[in-house]
Amino acid sequence: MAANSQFAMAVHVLTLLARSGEAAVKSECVAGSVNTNAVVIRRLLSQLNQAGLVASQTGAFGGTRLAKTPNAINLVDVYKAVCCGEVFALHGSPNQDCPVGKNIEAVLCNLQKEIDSSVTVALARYTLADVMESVEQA
Amino acid sequence: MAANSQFAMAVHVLTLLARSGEAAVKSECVAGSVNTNAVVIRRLLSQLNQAGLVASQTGAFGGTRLAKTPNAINLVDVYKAVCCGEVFALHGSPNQDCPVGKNIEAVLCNLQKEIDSSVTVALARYTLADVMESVEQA
DNA sequence: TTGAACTGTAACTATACTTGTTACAGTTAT
DNA sequence: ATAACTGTAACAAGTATAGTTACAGTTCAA
Repeated sequence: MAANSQFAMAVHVLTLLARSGEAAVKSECVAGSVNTNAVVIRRLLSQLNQAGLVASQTGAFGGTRLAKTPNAINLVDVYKAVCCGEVFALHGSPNQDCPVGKNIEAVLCNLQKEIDSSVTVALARYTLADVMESVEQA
Repeated sequence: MAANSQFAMAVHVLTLLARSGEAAVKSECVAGSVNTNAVVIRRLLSQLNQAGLVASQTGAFGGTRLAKTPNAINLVDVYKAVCCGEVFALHGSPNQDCPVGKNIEAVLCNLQKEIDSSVTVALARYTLADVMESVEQA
């Protein structure tokens, strides 16, 4: 239970909300499908809410629904909403007196950007509607 | 110091070894450039050794050198040698009684493979020789 | 053949991140 | 008013990485 599975959970949750259409879904109900605690779901929904992907209503008979149509929700948006977005981390503080240590950071930083960008491009090919369709077909 | 920076460290270390050519480099010396402990370096070198990227010699005047030419070392090889190779993790155990929970795993698994593959493709464009050149130019 | 200089690896600590859980303040429909 | 929600703080537990010490095993050189 250490690996970051927030993106996977987010896609699951959004797919669930998409199927409910306009009807608000309770965090307890979502938690039942994901098989986790409702607070974990509410924490996740809080991030998706900040990203403008969902809208929640407090109070009795409240709950959460999508803030956009499934077609308008790209998986990149989901990824950026819940992930730090770095495939690999840069290492601490290389020795600046070493010719390699002095320059490797900049080189690795450019590489990092390029790799992260490739992930973004790959995710951008899919929307929540595509995921729904795949889930339906399975 | 929690994020996985092993790939970044590995590229740094390999670049250093590449510059030394045939001469074996001591772990203590590598640690000096990376600015970390020699044991951390030896642990990393152990993984690179298992991947056939470097060769070590024990005993006095021992050390480590590249097992291939910089041109023959692709960054994908380095990535696979030190990383688990998953951009995002799947989540635990979705509820199989839920239509979404039942099928989302397979969909996410396919997506995961595709995203991981895009990282591989992006890394495959570079060899250690390319990194060396970039470090030299900086 | 002894000793010094290395690697390889186990074991432990510190730190940090994710998840799960309880608790509770705030909000809303009936 | 009250019951039913969300939002969020606070804490515990599990796990991964990094750093450190210690030491067995290997190799060269005198």
